[in-house]
Amino acid sequence: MDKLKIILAEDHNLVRNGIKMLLESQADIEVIAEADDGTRVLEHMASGLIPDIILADINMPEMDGISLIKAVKSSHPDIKVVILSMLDHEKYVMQAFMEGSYGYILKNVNESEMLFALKTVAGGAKYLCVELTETMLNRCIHEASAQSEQEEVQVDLSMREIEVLNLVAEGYTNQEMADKLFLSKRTIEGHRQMLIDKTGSKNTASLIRFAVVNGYLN
Amino acid sequence: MDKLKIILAEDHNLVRNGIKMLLESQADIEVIAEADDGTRVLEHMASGLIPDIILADINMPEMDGISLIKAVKSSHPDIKVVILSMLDHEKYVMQAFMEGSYGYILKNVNESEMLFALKTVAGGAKYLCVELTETMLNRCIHEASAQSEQEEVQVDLSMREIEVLNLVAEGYTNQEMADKLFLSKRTIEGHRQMLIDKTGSKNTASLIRFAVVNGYLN
DNA sequence: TTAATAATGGGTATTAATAACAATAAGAGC
DNA sequence: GCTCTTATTGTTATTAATACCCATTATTAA
Repeated sequence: MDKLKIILAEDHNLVRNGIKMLLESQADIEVIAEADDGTRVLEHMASGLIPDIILADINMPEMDGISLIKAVKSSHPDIKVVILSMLDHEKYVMQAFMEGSYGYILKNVNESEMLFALKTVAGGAKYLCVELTETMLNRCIHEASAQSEQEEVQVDLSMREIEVLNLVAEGYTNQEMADKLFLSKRTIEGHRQMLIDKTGSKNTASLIRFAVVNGYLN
Repeated sequence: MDKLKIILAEDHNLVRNGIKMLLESQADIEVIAEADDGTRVLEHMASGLIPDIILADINMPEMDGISLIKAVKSSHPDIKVVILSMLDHEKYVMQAFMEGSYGYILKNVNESEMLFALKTVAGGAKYLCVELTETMLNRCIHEASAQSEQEEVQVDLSMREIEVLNLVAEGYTNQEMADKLFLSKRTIEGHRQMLIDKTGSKNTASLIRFAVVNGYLN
C-alpha cells in the first residue's frame, strides 16, 4: 500500500514542525510539502505536488482554510481537506463541512486521534474530533429534551379543522374559504369556533400562535 | 497501567465471540465477563465483577441496552456503558446518550475504530462512531442551510409595534391593549395596521404566523 | 338498534378588525 | 430653523369574526 501523501498548511512554525514530526514518525504517512498559507498550497499543487489529504489551519494570513477548501474543491475535487483549528465555534465547523471539508480537528487532540482521523478521511469518511462530537451531541440532546418537555399540549383536531386552520393562517377570510372548499360560510365559522374552543384560545391571533408553536401547520 | 476491564453483553453467540477475540488480542484490554442479556450483566456485577466499560448490544431479549444504562447508572455511576447497534436510527442514538451512555457504535465499524472508541471512552470522553457522526453532521448542515435560505424576510419593527404584536398574539383585543398600555384604542389600531402593512400580511392571522415563524415573539 | 359524535348548515346579534381620510406633537438629522 | 419620520389620536364606514340559539345528515360506537 502506498503511503498517505499529505500537505501541511499552518502558519505557526512551531506548531507546523510539531505536527510534521508526529506524522513522519508514522511509516505509512508522508508529508510531501509544507506551507504557511493557503496560497502556498495552491502553488505546490500547481508545480505537481498532488497530495491525498491537505491538513490546513483554519486561520492563515492570506488565504484561510475555508477559502482553501473552495479553491481545492474546484481544481482537484478528489483531494480531501481536513481543517485544523483552535476554535470550537460551531459556526466554523458547520461552515467548513458545508464548503466540502472532510474533517475538522481541534489542535488539542492527541496523537492517536490525529492518526485515526487521517486514516478515516483517507478511507472516504468524514471525521469530526471527539471533543466537538461531544459538544454537538450535547446540543442535540438539549434540543431534543427541550422539544419533548414542551409538547404537553395535544389537541385532537379533525382533518377539516386542520385544513381550515391552515387556510386561516394563510390569511383567508371565512367567505374565501367557503368558496374554496365548496362549503357554506356558516360551516367555516363553525369550524373556527371549534378550533378556538378546542385549543382554549381567545381569538384567531392566539389560535394561530398556538398552531404554529405546536406544529399544526404543514 | 492496568488493563481496561470490559464486560461484553450481546445475545448472539457468533457476534459476541468475534468481538471478544478482537478485544482479547489487545494487550491492554481484558474481557472480564460475558453476558447474553442485560440482567446477566447485573448479576455479574452483583457477584463482584466490576468493569471499567460495559459494551452492550442495544437489542437483547430481557433487558435491553438502554434499560441496562439506567440500571448501571444508579448502582455504579462511574462505570461507562457503550452501546453496540445494528440500527442507525437517530432516535436510539439520542435516547442512549440522554440516558447516560458514553458511546454508540454501529456493528460495522472496523477494529481500529472499535479500539479507538474504547480508549476514548476510557479517557472520559463520549464517542459516536464515524458513520453516525457523518449522518448527524449532514443533518445539521441540512438544517443550517435550510434556515439560512428562509431568513430573507427582515422587517424593521419599532419597539411599540413589537410590544403590540406580542399582546395581539396572546389574544388581547385593541381595547384591552389600549387600557394596558395607557393609549387610545385608535393608536393600537394604527400600530396593527402598520404591522400588517410592513409585513405584507393580509390580516391578523397571517401576521401572527409570520411573527412566530420569523421569531418576532419573545 | 340506539346513542353519540362530527360535519354540515341557518338565524341573529354583538363585538372586533380593517381601511382610508385626516391632524398634532415630539424627536432626529441636516 | 426646517424637514422628515414616528408615535399618537380622531372620524367614519365597511367588513370580518365571535357567540349564542338551533336543525339535519352521516357515520361510529356501544
